[in-house]
Formats: sequence, C-alpha cells, structure tokens
Amino acid sequence: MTAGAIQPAVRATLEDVARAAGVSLATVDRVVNRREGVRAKTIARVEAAVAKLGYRADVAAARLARGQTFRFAFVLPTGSNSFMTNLTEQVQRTADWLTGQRGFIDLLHVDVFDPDVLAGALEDLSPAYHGVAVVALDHPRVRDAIDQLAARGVAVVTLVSDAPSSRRLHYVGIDNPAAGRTAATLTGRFLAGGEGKVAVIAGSLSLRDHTERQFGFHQILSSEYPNLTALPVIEGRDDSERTRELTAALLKRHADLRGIYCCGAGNRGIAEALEASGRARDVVWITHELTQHTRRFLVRGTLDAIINQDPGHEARSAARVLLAHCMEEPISPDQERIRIDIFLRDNLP
Amino acid sequence: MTAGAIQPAVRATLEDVARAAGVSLATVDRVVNRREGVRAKTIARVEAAVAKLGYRADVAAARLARGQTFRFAFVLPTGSNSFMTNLTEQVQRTADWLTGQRGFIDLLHVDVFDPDVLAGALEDLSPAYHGVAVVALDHPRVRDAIDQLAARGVAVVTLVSDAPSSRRLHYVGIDNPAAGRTAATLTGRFLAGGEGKVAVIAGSLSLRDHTERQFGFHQILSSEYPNLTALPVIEGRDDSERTRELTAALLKRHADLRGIYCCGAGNRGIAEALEASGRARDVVWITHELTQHTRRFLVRGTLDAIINQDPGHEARSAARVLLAHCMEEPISPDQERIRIDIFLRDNLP
DNA sequence: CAGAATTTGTGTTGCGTACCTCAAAAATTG
DNA sequence: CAATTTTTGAGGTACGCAACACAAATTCTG
Repeated sequence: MTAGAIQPAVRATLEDVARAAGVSLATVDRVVNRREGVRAKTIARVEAAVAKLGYRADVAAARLARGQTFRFAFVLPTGSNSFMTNLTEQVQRTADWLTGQRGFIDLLHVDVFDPDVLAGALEDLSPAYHGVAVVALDHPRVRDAIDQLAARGVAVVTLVSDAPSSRRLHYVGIDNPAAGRTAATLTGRFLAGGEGKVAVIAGSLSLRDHTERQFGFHQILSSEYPNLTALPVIEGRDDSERTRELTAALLKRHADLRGIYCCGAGNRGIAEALEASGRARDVVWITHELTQHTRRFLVRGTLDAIINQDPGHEARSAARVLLAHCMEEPISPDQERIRIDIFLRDNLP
Repeated sequence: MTAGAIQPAVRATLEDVARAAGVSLATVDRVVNRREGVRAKTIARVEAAVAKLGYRADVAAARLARGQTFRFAFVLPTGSNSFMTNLTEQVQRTADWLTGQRGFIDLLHVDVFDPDVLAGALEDLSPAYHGVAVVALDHPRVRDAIDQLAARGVAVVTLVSDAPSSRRLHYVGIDNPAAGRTAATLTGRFLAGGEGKVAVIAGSLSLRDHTERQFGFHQILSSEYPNLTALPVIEGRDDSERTRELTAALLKRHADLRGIYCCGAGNRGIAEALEASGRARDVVWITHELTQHTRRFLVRGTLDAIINQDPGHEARSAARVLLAHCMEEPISPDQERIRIDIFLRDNLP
C-alpha cells in the first residue's frame, strides 16, 4: 500500500536488451523488427530478455527514426446541416492532432448523396493517400470505388454511414438499428401504456442509416408497445421547411398523434410545427444528433430526448484506426466502438 | 473538390523556420521555447516564419530530445465492487499506453473510505511523483493532504469522487447532481403520471457523490413529479446482502412502491429482492454504473436504466490531464468532460 | 577439412528537437 | 568612440531507434 521504493522511471532500451541477451544491438533489431537471418535459439534468447526487462519500443524514437509520414483523405458531404458542420470541425481538430503524429489529413467535400459523384471522387483520389475516411453510401458504384481503393492498398474506413458489403477496413459509427430501437423504447416508455399514433420522419429512405433506424424503431414498437401505432414513414429530405409542412399536416390529420421519431435532420421544422400546434408538451418527440438547435429544443421541453453520436469521437477514432493500420499496430475494438448517447435535458454535456 | 495537387507530406522543421526567418537555429530555438535574450523584433520575425510555414514541433522528436519521464500515482480504493475493479483495469491499460509516452503509473490501493488512511497514504507518497490521481473523499484531512501535495508542486487530479474545496488541479468525473436529476427524470417519465412512492438507496450519506446524486434526484422529483413521493434515503453501505434485506423490507412495507433509485452499489441485492417479490416489472429501478451484473439485470428487464460513467474515459482523461500539466500544454476542456451515459437495453455497448 | 552459406557483431548515419558552450556581432551606454 | 551589455550565430552532443554496409564468427555442406 505504501509508496516504498519506487522503480526508477527509466525504460529499458534496445541496448539494455542486447546486453541482457548477450547479443548485439543489430541482432536485437533483427528480432524485434522481424527481419530474416536469426536462429530460432537466438530469437528465443532475445525475446526472453525483452520479456524480462519489459522492453517496449519508444514510439517517439521509432517514429522519428522511421521518418514515415501518412496522408489521409477525409471525404465528407457538402451541404450544411449542423451535424456535418460539427463533424467537419472535429475532423479539423483531429488533423491538428495528427500533425504532431506525422499524419496529414486532407478534407474533401463532395455531394455524398449522389452515388456517381461520390464514387467519382473516390476514384479520382490521388494514389498518394495511405488511407481514406468516407461518409459512405450503400450503393454498388460506391462499393466498387471503395473496393478499388482497397485493392490498391489504400485503407478505407467508412464514417457515420457505412457500406457494409464493401472491402472497407472498418466502420466508424453507431449501430443504427440499435439507435432506432433505443428511440422506440424511449417513446414507448415515455408514453407508458397510453394509446395513439406515432410518426416516423426520415430524411430519405435511400439512406441506409435512416432505413436502419426506422427498422429498429418499428421492430421494438410493434413487438413491445402494441398500443402504439406507427404511421407510414415520411420523407422530409432533411429539409426544415418541407419537414415543417409535413409535421403540421400530420398534427392536423391525427388528433391522437402521441409521438414523433425523426431519424434524420430537419428538426427546426418539427419544432416550429409542434410549437405552433400547442401540442409540444403532449407529443413525445425524439430525434438524432445534438446540435445547437436540438439542444435548445430539448432544454425548452419541446424535444424529449436526443439520440446522439459524438462527431469528435468519430473523427478521432477514424484517424486512430487509419494510423494504426498504416503502422501495423493492433486497435482495441472496444475503445473504437462509437456509443449511442442518450441526452435528456438533465445530462446534456 | 477533386484531389488535385496535394502538398508533399513533409512538415516544416526548425531549420526551415530558421532559413525562412533569416536567423540561426539557435535563435529559433530561443523563440519557440521562450528563452531569454531575443529582441522583440527578431521574435516577431521568427513567429511570422512559424506561422507562414505552419510549423508545429514534432512531438516525437521533442519528447525524445527532452528525455523527460513522468511518474504518476493512481490511488484507488481497495475492495472489490465491480466498478472499481473495472476502473483499476482501465488504469492499467492507460498505464500501458502511457509507457509509450514516457509516463509511468504506479497503482496504489488504499481504503479510501477512511479519511485518515487515505490522507496518510497521500502524505506518505514519494516526492518523486509528478502527479497523483486519487479517488478522493471530501474530508478536511484529505483536503489538507491534497493541498500539501499541491504545495509541493505535485499535480493532483481527483478521480470519480471530488474534493471540491481542495487545491486539486482538476476533477475527472461526472456531474453528480446532474446524474441524480437524470435518474429522476427517467423515473418520472417512465412512470408517466402514475402515483406512488419512490425509494432512494445510497451507499453512504457521507460520500459526497452519493449525497449529490440524491440531492439532484430529489430536486427534480419534487419539482417536476409531485405525484411521486420520495421515501427517506436508505443507506445500503454498498453491500449486496444488506441492500437486499433493506429492499425486501421496503417492498413489503410499501405496496405502492413504484420506483427505486440506487445511487451507489449493492445492486445484486436489489435485483434479488425485486425478483423474489415478483414486482420487478412494475417497479422502475434505475441505478449507476454498467457492470457485468447491472448489464444482466438490464437485459433481463429487472433494471430499467443505467446511469454510467465510463471508467476507460476517466482513466485516460486523468492521465492526459496530468501529462499535459507536466508538459505545460493546454488541455481542451470539452474533450476532458466526462459524459453522463444513459444505457437502456437497446443501446448497451 | 576446405569452402560455402548462414548467422552475428561492429560500426555508421540520420530523424527533429532540446540544451549547452563559446565566440562573434550588434546595440546600448557613458 | 570606447567600454559594456545584449543579442545572435556556429557548433556540438544527446535522445532511442531504424536501416544499412561490411567484417567476423559460426554453422553447414560436400
């Protein structure tokens, strides 16, 4: 328990290992870097010394000596919804950090909603990139472009939105069906046994993440909360004005509308319609992504809960995964798993 | 939008800056490391060159050259509740990571519930430590021990449990009143308008985090959910068996018990009592910390929600804060803020 | 056992920065 | 303008490792 004698804060170096194993520095180097031409017996001796001294390569020195640098491209959507603006900002902060780690990020903005444009951008990418992070689209052309990059030896991670059957290295984002299920459970429980209708508003049903969310939502709603009836999914195209009109119509048509789940953007429209109707307090509204707007609606009580994915975590995780892959280092999956955050008024960060 | 001509992946070095500024390497070194004896005019020239070239020190090279190493002590509770076991494990993983960053962590276990023992341990700490992370206790002797460390120039961060009026550098942990409010909102909303009693079980009211949580809980419950009556707080001493007995008695005495909020440990006891009573589905039970046990209770439906703080984030954040302080680097507050996680069955990681 | 092949040792260089010394240049002062 | 102080330059060493060349020692082969 007590402090007692603490070990000196000095790490074993390659030289120490060489001395302990009774071999030369070059041999240790051959062993730790897995080069050819060392007898099995010697390898064992060196590895024993490594284990005994607890040798760990000094990453700073190693990187310096290697002099490698890595270039990554981050391909994000053009357009300006708050979440993507936020993500862009976080990617920039991550780029700053990476600069200190001998990594470089180029930020490209393309219209990711158009498969051809997105695929084209990926195909045009300079072969100088060691890795690419892309907000993907689950579409044959995009998958193909990703596979081509992978075939060229470029590490690809999908960000926020996945292309599951492609040869991407990793997906950095939340489990969207689970997010939908979470929204359904919150809706169902907040309405605790009451009856009525629940509306689901998506940006577009051609976006995989939106469909996955609404799938998860319906799954739980129908199995666990039979007293609630889901209305047919409405497509708001992530546009506030259009979403406002649709929501207003919905409220007018269904006097027994008890809940709204929005699995895309366009939240400002929903808030306006809800507040104008005077039913903001009676309708349970749950949406995705913490932004300056959704935060305000939540604090005000119009919005009941936010399902969130943290763009900062996502940007950093994508960079870490790419970097680790390039340096042939392992990644720890549960540190890279993106959480589905739930925010109520009380636990807003 | 297109890839076009990308910059070479080479960073500007100190030499580049020297050349661009038309001064020698030594002068650049004096400027960037804020040493004495450089004219204001020259400083400006160098800084202009730094800005123009976007020079950022190579952290790897800098660390290597400095050759500094840092020693930190992490003082955690003895005893074996799941959360603390988990935290210990995460501190060990953080220690692994830190080793690569020239930092060393010694793990000390003491009985943090005894202020004298904890204060004694802090006082006995070797002066060789550059920083200390401690699961603190808000008690005069402990505060004093922390202040003494701070006076000696040792950076102290409190971990999970704070000692607010001490001279600690930083608190790494959640906002406990907010966590209590979150629990109250969940309880209130899950019971949506129903009437009845709600029990609050704490480990001990002498633990600041527990009292803060129950304070937040009561605050929201009384103001927002007047239909729910909070019973007097019960102290389970974080002991499963004792908590089981208390819960069983509670369930027996109050037929209209609708909710249980446990702001400490001892959850296995609550689960047993609830399941034995056959009222697991009717009573909304909310507790803290995701562990193997609480996860099981949540999946099974006995438990309704978990308020969580991520021990991995906490351990890494504490290490980052200590390291940044030692290297006189700034920290970014919102990256170090520990989130209050809400886990339902659907969004379990 | 000679010759070839394999394994190991010695030695060097360079990565980008920190930190140091000493001398040279420039600015300031009397 | 000389003497003094301040500022700048030149140069070196060290950090721990990677990467390489080449020589020496060891083992294997015919």
